[in-house]
Amino acid sequence: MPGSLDLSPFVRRVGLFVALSDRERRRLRSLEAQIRRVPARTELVRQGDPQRHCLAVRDGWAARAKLLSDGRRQITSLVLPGDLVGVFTDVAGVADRALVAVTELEVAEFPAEAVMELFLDQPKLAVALAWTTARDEAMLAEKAATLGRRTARERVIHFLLELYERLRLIGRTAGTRFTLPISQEVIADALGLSPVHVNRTLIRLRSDGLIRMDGAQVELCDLAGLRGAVDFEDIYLLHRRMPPPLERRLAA
Amino acid sequence: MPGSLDLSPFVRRVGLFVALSDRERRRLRSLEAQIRRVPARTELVRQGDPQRHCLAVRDGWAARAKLLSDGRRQITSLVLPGDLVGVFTDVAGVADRALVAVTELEVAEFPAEAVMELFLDQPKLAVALAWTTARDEAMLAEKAATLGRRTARERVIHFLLELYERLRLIGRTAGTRFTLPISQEVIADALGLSPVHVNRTLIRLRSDGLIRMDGAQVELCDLAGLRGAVDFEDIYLLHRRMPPPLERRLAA
DNA sequence: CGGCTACTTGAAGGATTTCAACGTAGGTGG
DNA sequence: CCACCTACGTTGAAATCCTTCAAGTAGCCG
Repeated sequence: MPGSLDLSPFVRRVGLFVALSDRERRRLRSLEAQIRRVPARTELVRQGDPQRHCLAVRDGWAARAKLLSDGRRQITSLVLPGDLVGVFTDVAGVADRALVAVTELEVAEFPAEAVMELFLDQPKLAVALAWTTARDEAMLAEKAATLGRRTARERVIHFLLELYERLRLIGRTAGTRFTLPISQEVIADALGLSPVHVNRTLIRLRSDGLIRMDGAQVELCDLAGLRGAVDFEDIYLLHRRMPPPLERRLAA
Repeated sequence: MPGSLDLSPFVRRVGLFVALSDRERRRLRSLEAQIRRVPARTELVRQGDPQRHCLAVRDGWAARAKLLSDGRRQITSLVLPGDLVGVFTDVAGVADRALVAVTELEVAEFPAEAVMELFLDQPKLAVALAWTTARDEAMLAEKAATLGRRTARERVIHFLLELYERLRLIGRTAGTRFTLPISQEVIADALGLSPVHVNRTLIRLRSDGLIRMDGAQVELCDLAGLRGAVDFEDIYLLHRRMPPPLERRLAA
């Protein structure tokens, strides 16, 4: 199936960063040989378990979360279609976080060694994957700023803006609207707040005319107003292209 | 100078993860050609600036920090001797965080391309560096849990335990004591608290007999008690050795 | 000694949490 | 087809943790 290469959100995402030859595309695509569907709330990776696999989400939303022994939980990142989890898993050995399906999920699973093979014989793809993890780290740093230094209102606004940009990149927005298929409790765990306070904050944003909500549909009515309220910098999300000199060097 | 290889905390740290040949050691060491000293409070990297260099701290403490436009600041990680900043800097292009010298600092600086060279012709070292960033990410995830879901007391305890383990690894502890050369304001920015509350929390830990402080000297009197108060898992800090099968494969 | 920086302490205020209850929608089984 | 159940959103009131403001102290360096 020739068209199937483009049906992988993962390959498409990597392709935004480096120009991929058909051969490289196929190589990446071959990682996603093993595809499965899991229902919402499935714990795909348990915190503390030995980890030997790498996962690529093809459809649906997941969350990586730190769990404390008394039940508190902090979501460190939402995992969207095209995102990769566990690139250096073979190096780490043990999962430091859980991975939970937030919605029903379609994921590809492949052994961590497959990534290492890539490191050995495809430096360009290796760097592209490394870049993926660099972006993850940048998002985590931004989350630290949110959790440590932003008010509840700022947290929610930043959360919505970041999600909007990420979804736009993978073509899952319609104008300034998108689907937010997660409960307020999940949002709370992502933002370090209580569900009740997330609720109140969302209601206030609505009554301030900044956003509109209808079921799982969210509309950012006043992008400028939202952006102005939180110094939002999307540099850390940007899909820059790989610097040309680097790409030339790696092509060899 | 033959002994100089061992004088690099950076090389020594990588050596804890993979067995290094003399040749590899030299190769790594050669990155640290350009060494300089900077006084405390120097801003080595400014947030938002284009970044073309990679830094290895040889002595002293630094901090990576997110700065908000109104002056709030969140330290995302403390950088200790042997730590590396900006491995994938060439990929990211722009600094998403500032890097500030907390104490006087001795750092080695080298062009990001030098790291890419490593990726091209030294897969084993490349993986070792990638592992470095994986560890950084794990620490950031742990920080997210701290900032989002832990109380002030838990934050401070976790902070001290983590620092203790990291310092122990690089041989900068004496029993359960170590030097903490940073002000309470820096601790506050690292933990998402106000300096005043950090102060009160530290005082309470002292009066509870969990720690002792004398100037910049800290002693963890009751390690078990401290660990029990915060479900501290050091798996994310652990210097596991690279999995043997992987190392064998990379040796070729 | 003066001036800086960091640490300490008290009191008041505020943002967020917790507890508890109610409403609603969708799904299931009788 | 209705009754029940569960999950989620909403709302109010009280409690709490932490921040802010303000002032005072201690140590260090020129």
